[in-house]
Amino acid sequence: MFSGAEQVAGDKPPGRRRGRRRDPRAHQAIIDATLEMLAVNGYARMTIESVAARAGVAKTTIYRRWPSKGPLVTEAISTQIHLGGLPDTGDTRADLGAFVRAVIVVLRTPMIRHTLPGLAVEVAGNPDLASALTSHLVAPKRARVSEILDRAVARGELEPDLDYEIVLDMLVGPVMWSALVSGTPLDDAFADRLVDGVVSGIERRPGS
Amino acid sequence: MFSGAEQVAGDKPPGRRRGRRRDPRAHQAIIDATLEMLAVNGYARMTIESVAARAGVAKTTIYRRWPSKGPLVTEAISTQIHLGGLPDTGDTRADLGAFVRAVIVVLRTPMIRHTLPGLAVEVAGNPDLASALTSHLVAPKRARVSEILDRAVARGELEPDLDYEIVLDMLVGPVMWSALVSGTPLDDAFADRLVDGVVSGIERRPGS
Amino acid sequence: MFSGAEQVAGDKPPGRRRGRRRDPRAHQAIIDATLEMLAVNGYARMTIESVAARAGVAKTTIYRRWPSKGPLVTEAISTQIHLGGLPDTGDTRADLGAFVRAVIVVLRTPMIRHTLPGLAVEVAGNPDLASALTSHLVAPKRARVSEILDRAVARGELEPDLDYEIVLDMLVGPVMWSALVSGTPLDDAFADRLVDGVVSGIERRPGS
Amino acid sequence: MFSGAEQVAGDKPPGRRRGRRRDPRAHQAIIDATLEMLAVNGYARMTIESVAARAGVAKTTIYRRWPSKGPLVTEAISTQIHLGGLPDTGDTRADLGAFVRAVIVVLRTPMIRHTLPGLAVEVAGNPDLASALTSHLVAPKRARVSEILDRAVARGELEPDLDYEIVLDMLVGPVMWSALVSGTPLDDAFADRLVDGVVSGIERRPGS
DNA sequence: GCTTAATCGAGACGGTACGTCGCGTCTTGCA
DNA sequence: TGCAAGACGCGACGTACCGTCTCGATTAAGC
Repeated sequence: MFSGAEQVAGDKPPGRRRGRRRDPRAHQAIIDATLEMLAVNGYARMTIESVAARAGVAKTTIYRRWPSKGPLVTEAISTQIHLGGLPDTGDTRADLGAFVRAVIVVLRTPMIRHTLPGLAVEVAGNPDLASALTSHLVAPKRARVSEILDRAVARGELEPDLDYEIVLDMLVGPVMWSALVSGTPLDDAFADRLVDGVVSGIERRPGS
Repeated sequence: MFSGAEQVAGDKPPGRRRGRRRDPRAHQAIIDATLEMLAVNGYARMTIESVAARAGVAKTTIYRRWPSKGPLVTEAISTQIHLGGLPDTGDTRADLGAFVRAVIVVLRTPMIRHTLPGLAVEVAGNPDLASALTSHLVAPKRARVSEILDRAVARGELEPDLDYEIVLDMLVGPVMWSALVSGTPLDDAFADRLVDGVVSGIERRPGS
Repeated sequence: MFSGAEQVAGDKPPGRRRGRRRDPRAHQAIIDATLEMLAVNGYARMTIESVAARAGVAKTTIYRRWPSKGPLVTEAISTQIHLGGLPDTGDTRADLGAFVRAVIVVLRTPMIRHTLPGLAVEVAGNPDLASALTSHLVAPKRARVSEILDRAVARGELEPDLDYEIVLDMLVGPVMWSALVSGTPLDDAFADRLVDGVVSGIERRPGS
Repeated sequence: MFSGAEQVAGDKPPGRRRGRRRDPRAHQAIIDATLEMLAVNGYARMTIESVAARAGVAKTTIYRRWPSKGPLVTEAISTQIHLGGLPDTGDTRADLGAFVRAVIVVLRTPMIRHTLPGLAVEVAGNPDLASALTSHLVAPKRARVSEILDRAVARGELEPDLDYEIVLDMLVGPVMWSALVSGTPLDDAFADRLVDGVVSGIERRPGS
């Protein structure tokens, strides 16, 4: 469904390469410095200039690899987001709960919290960045949820024609919204109530 | 529950006012110019300088009222967001659907779409702005949903101890998420599926 | 020779006056504050705004009396410059020496030293101010020197057709120049050498 | 006695220079533009902004080289002041007269007249600038006068222990004073009377 | 006493220029 | 070629003062 093959950043096009090769230590130093500056200042106040200084690298060395702030940050934070292995418990609620909790853990990282909305700004006016971000950050989550839902469908707990997209939106959207705007505390109770709502609905059941 | 009385910007404390009063026409011209520049350039590329020029006002006149871009934009867009009157159809799904559609209409405005993520950046590092934004933009929505849920509880369709907060998060979060990041098309079908999911859950029902 | 009747500042034209009279305490407070700010910051960094604040007075109250910084400062420092009574010793060198020393005393006041060149800037582009400054600061000195020279002529020590103007320039110019630019120390030795040079010339005399 | 080697501005310390070198054309364009703006507006109304615009250069390029207006102007006008070769006539009065007339020519240049008092303001509060100004503008004059006096001493016309400093002050001070404040016309007659006064004194001579 | 006019403090207003920051591009000399 | 260094043109920042203009509150003088 999603190729996962997009470039986030600065690999040279395939043509023959001559002359001095790019220093991989510079690359890593830049990524590290980017993460540091993001954690300290947040997205809006992070500057290429400060990243270069922190990394002990010339500005040109950064611009040679990434065209602008957005892709650099995307690559930097994509190195930090691993949902980790999610268990197959055989219980849909438990599986989805584990997923939501994993997302919450990521969003509670100060660096991530400082950074994501800034990325969203860029995304709003930059389709290339949008697809890069999507493929690196959203697609993997989508895959996780798809697996969980596939298993639930196989167990007969969910309708086979369920719209997976909207389920993902219903699980991730509220978490993001709470993290960024509404301020609802992001804890295990939140995760449970959310999963419960998504699975069972809020409607009163005759037999409950 | 929510007073709604916070100041977004530049009202002087009520104490004795002496000297020339602030010109309300300047105030309005600034708000109008801000909205124009937001629509044209989006949040990140909107500059105070251009707003001042467009409004025919000195930069200092803007800084005298708002300390920075964030609060100015908050006030400007808060003048533009009216969910309008929501009908009482007697049907919970229909009422919530009308609410979600109203939110979608707002988020599809180009100006709003250009602006909200930028605001989110500021919010991430500025608690004052966060509470201002919450009280002006989020609280009114919360009130609308509360009314709908109150009526549904009264009809016996929902449990009386339902957590309203999370319902709001579940309705608004996915819409914001889709608008900003995931790119799921925001149309009536989306609204219907979302409301359906929230009300009934995704779980397969014995009798369905 | 010089009337001394020029206006330095803001007396109203003679016409009938009704309404509230100008507060002389405000006038004095402004002059005092001006002198303070001059002493602290020098001419260039003195601002009308700071003078108003220091004097506890509105800016308009200053502008009502003085059209700009130059005349205000002129009036302020002209209250500070009194050469004092110069003695008639019967000895031309002693008399002129006393005059030069008095000028030196004035120019060594920090406030004066900070202020005079700034005034010169204004003077360079403002003939009205130039004549005000001349009449308040230069004319009195001229008068003093004229008296001394008159007495010397009467004693037969100087030629009757001596050009008084250039003598004044030769006495005051070097002192100003040393104070502002060349940095030659302004002490009694300087005064003595200067007077000696002016009176006797630098030329070697046969009989000396 | 005076090295003449002080820096007026913006030369980097001698250490290893890496990176792009400063563009000498920009340097020259800035100096030229500065002189133009000085001639038109005088010191006080000359702005860095207008100089940058006139020179076709970014403001930062100016600030990179000169910390402020004072040193910039000092360097600019120091390129304009050449007393020219002074003749050795064998006659002390003629030599000094030529020197004074050369100074007068410089001070009658509109740009110089507009500029010098402004510089004096800066000098009054900035010792670094003072020494720069001294070494570039005053020291060369001092050298000229020294040569003239040396020759006169060699001819036996002046005492060998004459204080050269005060002679310089006595020649330059009155000219500056007349130019800036007293308003005595600066013409050849002034030069003659001044030199005569300095050489012979104002005192009546028995045999004259 | 009432009117009228000027002054007072405070402070908003349209401006101009400031000096700084960061951008993304462009040399320069070494590796 | 890559790289560190750093100058460059540029755009915007947020601030400081400028000199002018309301305001409401005093404070006389003339009616």
